[in-house]
Amino acid sequence: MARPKNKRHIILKAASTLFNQKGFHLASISEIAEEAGVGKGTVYEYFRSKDDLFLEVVTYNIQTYLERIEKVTLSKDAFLDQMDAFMAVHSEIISENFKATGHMLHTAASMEGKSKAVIQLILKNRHKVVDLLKGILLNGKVRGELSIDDLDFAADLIYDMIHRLSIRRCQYQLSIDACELERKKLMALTIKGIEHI
Amino acid sequence: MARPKNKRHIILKAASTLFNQKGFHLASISEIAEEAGVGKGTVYEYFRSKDDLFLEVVTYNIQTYLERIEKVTLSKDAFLDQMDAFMAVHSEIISENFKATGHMLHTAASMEGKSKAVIQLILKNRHKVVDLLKGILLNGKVRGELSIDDLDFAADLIYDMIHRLSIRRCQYQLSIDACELERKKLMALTIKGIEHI
Amino acid sequence: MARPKNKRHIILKAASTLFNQKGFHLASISEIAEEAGVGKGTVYEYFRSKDDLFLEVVTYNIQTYLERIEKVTLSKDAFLDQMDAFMAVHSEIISENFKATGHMLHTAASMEGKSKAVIQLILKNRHKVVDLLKGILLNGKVRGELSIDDLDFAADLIYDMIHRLSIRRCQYQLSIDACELERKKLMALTIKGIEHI
Amino acid sequence: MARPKNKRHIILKAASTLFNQKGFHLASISEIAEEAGVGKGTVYEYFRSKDDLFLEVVTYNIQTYLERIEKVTLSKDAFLDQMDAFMAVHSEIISENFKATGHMLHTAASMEGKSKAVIQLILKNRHKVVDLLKGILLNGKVRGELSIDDLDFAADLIYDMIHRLSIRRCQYQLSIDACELERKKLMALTIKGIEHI
DNA sequence: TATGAATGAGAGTTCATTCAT
DNA sequence: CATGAATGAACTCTCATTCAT
Repeated sequence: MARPKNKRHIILKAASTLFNQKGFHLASISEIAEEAGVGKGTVYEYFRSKDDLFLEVVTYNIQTYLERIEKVTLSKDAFLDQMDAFMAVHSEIISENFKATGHMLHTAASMEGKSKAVIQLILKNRHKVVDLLKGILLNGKVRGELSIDDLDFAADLIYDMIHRLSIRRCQYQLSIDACELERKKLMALTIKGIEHI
Repeated sequence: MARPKNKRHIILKAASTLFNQKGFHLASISEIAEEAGVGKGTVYEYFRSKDDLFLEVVTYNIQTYLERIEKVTLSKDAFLDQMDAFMAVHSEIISENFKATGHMLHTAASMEGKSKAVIQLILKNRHKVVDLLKGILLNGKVRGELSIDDLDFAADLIYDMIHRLSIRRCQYQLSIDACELERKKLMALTIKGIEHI
Repeated sequence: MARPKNKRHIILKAASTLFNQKGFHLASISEIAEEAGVGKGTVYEYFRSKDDLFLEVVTYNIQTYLERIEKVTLSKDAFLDQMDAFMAVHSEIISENFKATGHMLHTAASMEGKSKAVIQLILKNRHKVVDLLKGILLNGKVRGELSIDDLDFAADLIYDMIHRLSIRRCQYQLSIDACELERKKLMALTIKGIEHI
Repeated sequence: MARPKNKRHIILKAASTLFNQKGFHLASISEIAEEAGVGKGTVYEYFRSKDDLFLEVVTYNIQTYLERIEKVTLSKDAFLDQMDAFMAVHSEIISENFKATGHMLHTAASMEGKSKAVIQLILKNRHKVVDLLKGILLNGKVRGELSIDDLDFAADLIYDMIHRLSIRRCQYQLSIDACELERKKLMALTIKGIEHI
C-alpha cells in the first residue's frame, strides 16, 4: 500500500495541475499521465474514469484548501491578523486552482451523476470554511476588536466578498496594489457600511 | 436578407440554450443544428466556426442583458425600486445563462485568440453595468434616500454582491425564500454596515 | 443562344484556370463560380456535375491546344522553324495547364465512367498532334532538310521528347537557359543519334 | 518495438496501394485503415496526418524502387542486358505505382509545406537513378558495346525515354507487343539516331 | 502492477448538389 | 435563366477507454 498510494498521489497532483491549466475538456488523460510520469493505462488503475479522476481532484484540492487555511489562521491570535491570513491564503489557492475551480463550479451539472457529488463536496466545504471564519469573527468579538451580532450572516457574507475579490484578481488580472486597495475598502465597508465611506 | 437574419437568430438562440445547458465543449454543432431545426452545414453558413459562434452568443447575450436591465431599471423612479428591479433582472439572466456565463469566464483563456475578444467583451459590459448602477445610486442620493460619497467603489461592490448572490442562487440552488432573505440582509448591510445589523 | 454560350464559356475558362491552379479536388465549385462571376447554381445550369465540367474543360483545352499549335506551325515554311514553333507552343501550353493536365492524365481512372471519355479524348488528341508533327517532318524531308524513313515512329518519338521536356520544365522548374540547352541537344540527337554527339 | 515496425509497414503498404488506386484525395484514411486491417485511430498512431502518410509512402516507394533497380541491373554484365533489366523493372514499378506517382508529381504543389519535401525527394531520386544509368552506359562503353561521349546527357535522356515509355504503357494501355516494338526502336534510335532508321 | 498499442465513436468542418424563389 | 441558402454525406483527426502483455 506504500507505493500505490504514492503513485495515486502523483497522478492526482498532475491531474490537478492540468485541469487547472486547461480546464476539464482540454486536459487529456495522455497529458496527465505524461505529467505524472506514468503510463496512460496506469491512470485507469487508480481512477475509474476521467470524470472520477476529476471528482477526486476536486476532493483533494478541497481537503488541501481546508488544511492550509486552518493551519495558517490558527497560527495567529489577533482578529485582523487572522483575517489577513485567511484572505491571503484563500486568494493564493484560488489563483492556483483558478481554471479547475471555475470548471468544477460551472460545468459540474453536465457531468451527469457525478455532478451531485461535486456540488455536495463544494457545499460541505463552504460550510466548513464559513464556520472557520465565524470562529475568527467570534474571536474578534471576544477580544473586543469587533462588535457584530449576526455572526452567521456576517461570516457568510465576508467569505463571499473575499472569494469574489480573489476571483476578480484572477479574472481581471488586478495588480497587487489594486487588489490591496480593494481589500482595505472591503474590510472597512463590511464593518462600517457604505454610508460611512 | 429577409430570412437570413431570422435563421441566424434562430441558430444563435439554439446555441445559447445549449452552451447554457451543457457548456462549450459538451454542446456539439450537431445538437445545436438540431435544436435550431436546421442542417449541420447551415450553422457554418452563418458562423465561421464553433468558437466564432460562441463569441457571437456571448456578444448577443451581453447585449440582451444590457437592454433588459436598462429597460427595467429606467422604468422605476424610487432608488429602492430600481435596486430591486436591477437585482431581479440580473439574477434572472444569470439563471438563464448560468453555464454559458460560467464557461465564458473560466475557459475563455483556453480559446486562443478568441479569448481576448471574449474577456474584452465581458470587461466592457461590466463597466457599462457598473455605470448604470452608479446612476441608480446617484439617483438615490439626489432623492435623499441614500448618502454615499465614493459612488464608484460602492457601485462596483454592490454589483459584485448582487452577482455573487445570483450565482449562489444557481450553484447552491437556494430556495426563493432563502434568496430573498439574503437579498434583504445584503441591502441593509451594504448601506448600514455589518456593525448595525 | 447568344448569352448562354457566352456564360458557358466564361465558366469553362474559370474552371480551367482553377483546375490548373489547384488540381481537380482542391478547386471547388464555389471558387469556380466566383472566378466566373456567376452564382454557384448557375454552374449547374450549364454543367451536369463537377466531373462533367472537368471533362468539358479537358475537351476545351485540347481543342484550344490543337488550334493554337496548327495556327502557329502552319505559319512557318522552313522545317526547323516549324519545329521550333511547335516546341515553343507545346511547352507554353503545358506550362499554362500543368496541374490540370497532370490531373486529367493521372487520376482520370478514378473518375469512374467519365474516365474513359477523358482517356479517349487524350488519345484522339495525341494522334492528331502526332499527325501534325508527321506533316512537319514530311515537309522537312520534301525540302531536303531531313532524311528519315519511318516518319510514323519519328513523329511519335519526337512528340514524346518535346512533351517530356515541357513537363520537366514545369516539374523541376528549369531555367530558360537550361531548357534551351536541353532543347538543342534533343533536336540534334533525335536527328543524328547519340553516337554522333 | 518488435510489432510496431511491422504494423507501420502494413499501413504503409495499404496506403501505397490505395493512393495508387485512387489518388491522394479519393483514398480516405478509413479505407486505408480497413485495407491495412487496423482501426482508423491506429493510422494516426504511426503517422501524424494524411499528408505525412503520403510523404512516407512516396519515400518508401522511392527507396524500394532504388533497391529493386540496383539489385536487378547489377546482377547483369552485358550492357544491353543491363539496359533491358533497367527498363523492365522501371516499367514494372511505374505500372504498380502509376496513380500515386502521377499524383505525387502533379499535385505536390498543392500540398503546402510538404510539397517541397516531396519534390526534393523525387529530384534526389532522379539524380540517383540517372547516375546508375550512367554507370550502365559507361560499362557499355568500356566493354566496347557503345561509343558515347556526353554520358551525362545521354543518361538523362535515356532515363526520360524509358520513363515516358513506361508511363505511356499505363496511360494508353499499350499491349506488351506494342510496348516491346517501341522499346526496340527506342533503343536503336537513341544509339543510332533517327536518320539511321 | 504497469504499460501503451489499438480502437472507434464522435467531434468540427467542407463542399457538391438541390431547389424555392 | 439565375441564384445562393440549405443540406448531409463524408472527410480528417482526437481521445477516453480497453486489454494483451
